[in-house]
Formats: sequence, C-alpha cells, structure tokens
Amino acid sequence: MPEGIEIELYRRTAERALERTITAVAAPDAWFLKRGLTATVLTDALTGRRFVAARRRGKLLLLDTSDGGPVLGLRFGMTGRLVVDGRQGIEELEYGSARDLAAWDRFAVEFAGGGQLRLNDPRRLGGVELDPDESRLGLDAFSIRPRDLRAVLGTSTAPLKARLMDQARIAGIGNLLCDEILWRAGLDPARPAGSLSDGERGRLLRSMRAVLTELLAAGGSHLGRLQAARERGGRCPRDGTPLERRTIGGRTTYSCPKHQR
DNA sequence: CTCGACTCCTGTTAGC
DNA sequence: TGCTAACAGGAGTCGA
Repeated sequence: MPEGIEIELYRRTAERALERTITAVAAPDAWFLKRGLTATVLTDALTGRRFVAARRRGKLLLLDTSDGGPVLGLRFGMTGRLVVDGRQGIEELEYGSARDLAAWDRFAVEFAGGGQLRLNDPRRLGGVELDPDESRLGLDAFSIRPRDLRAVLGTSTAPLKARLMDQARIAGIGNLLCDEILWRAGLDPARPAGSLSDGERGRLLRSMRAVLTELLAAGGSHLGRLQAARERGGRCPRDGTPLERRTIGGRTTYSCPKHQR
C-alpha cells in the first residue's frame, strides 16, 4: 500500500505536472473531499492556477499553487495511485488493483495543451483537501535524526510498532515498512517503545534509514526481504524460524520470535 | 495527554 | 461455476 516510499515516488511523478495551467477540475466523489471541501470550491480554487511545487510530508502529498492559491493535499489511503499524463507513479501496488478503471478516478485536473493529473483509488480510503494542517504530522521518517527518534519513543509503554506508525510523531511509516524495519533491526514490535537501550535505538535508526533508502531505490514498500514471507506459515528469511502473526497497534504484524527481541 | 478499540471503504481471494 | 465471507490498512473519532 502507499507508504512514505510510494508517496515520494508519486511526488516525483507530480513534478511533471508543475508550471502547467489548470483548465478543468473533476471531483465526482463528494465522500473523497475532506473537511467540508466541495467540488465547486475545489474547482474555483484550482482553475487558472498552476502547481508550482510538489512536496511530501509522510504520506501526505502537497502541491503548492500559483498566485497565492491554496495548498492541495492528496492522501492515498491503502490503494490510491497518482497518474500524470497516463504515467503511473509506481509499477505495482501491494493490495492495490491491477486494473485502472475510470470509475475509480476520485480527483483529476486537466492542463492547458493537454495532459492531466489524476488520483485513482478503488477503495476510497484516500482523500483531497485544501490547506491541510501540516503541523498535525510528525517529522518525516526520511529525515529523522537520533535525537528525534529518542523523542518519538520517549518513555512510552505503547508497543514500539504502534509508536512508529503514529503519524503525529513520525510520518511516513506504514504497516509493511514498519514490519520490515523492525525485522531488520531485530526488535520485537510489541516491546514498550520507551524500553529500548541506546544501542537498540541506534540499530532501529540505522535499519529505518537503510530500509527507506533501499526500498525507495527498489521502487516499493513491498519489495523488502521480509515481505515474501509475510503470510500465514511464512518463515524468517534470516534464520528459518516460523514467523509469528499478531495484531499490534490494530494492524496485522509479522515478526521473528527468535531474532526479534 | 495517552492509548486501545472501533469504524469507514471495497477489490481481491480463499473456500465451499 | 458461482456465491459468500474474510481480509487488507490509513486515518479519524471516541472513551477509559
């Protein structure tokens, strides 16, 4: 599903849409417009303007608009895809659909001279809003520093995994990335977040950076080493131990009971 | 403030 | 073959 890595790939795709005048807006799904936004307001806000910058904070894609216009915030939920001029941001989306039906287009803009940017989301868990409150998101996972991670974990007794997926504290890590990071770091997802030693926290940070860097280069959150074994009956790719399947932080969690402690 | 439980959405897949 | 039910998770809300 789209996590920080996928949204970063979407952001790069969105850069193709910069500095082109918006001539039309389509927002056929009112449910997809968040915080009271309507199709009329959205259309009036974007038509005639240009996107001038494509930013990302966690899983939120931010498109700045010209002439003092609002910031367009795009969320992709579990199955959302960004398509610019027919080119998809990513090749394959775990849990997504192989099909790309026009009926799943929840938001689209047309540009002068042809071409378009559209958000296609079969399961409708994404959303569109204007001037999203960026301060509600924590620091982006791609740029986190040792002292930031210490603050994120704090003295919390919540499960380590739940804390890492709390977007208000650290933004961009979803379920698959979190399992991969903790597997690589050799840390039990159920450990109280505040119980990590300095050494363990260092391992966690190195794992986070390595996983984000490598999977971004590879092109998807689902391309990690753990992923292939992330199913019922799967075995740890490192030591062959049957993986443990639990619900932690409300999400299906796979971990190795032998080397994740 | 913290944290877990619950709810929303619907395409895909496993199973009968 | 055709149907049903379980499953997936990002994000918001609510209550202890």
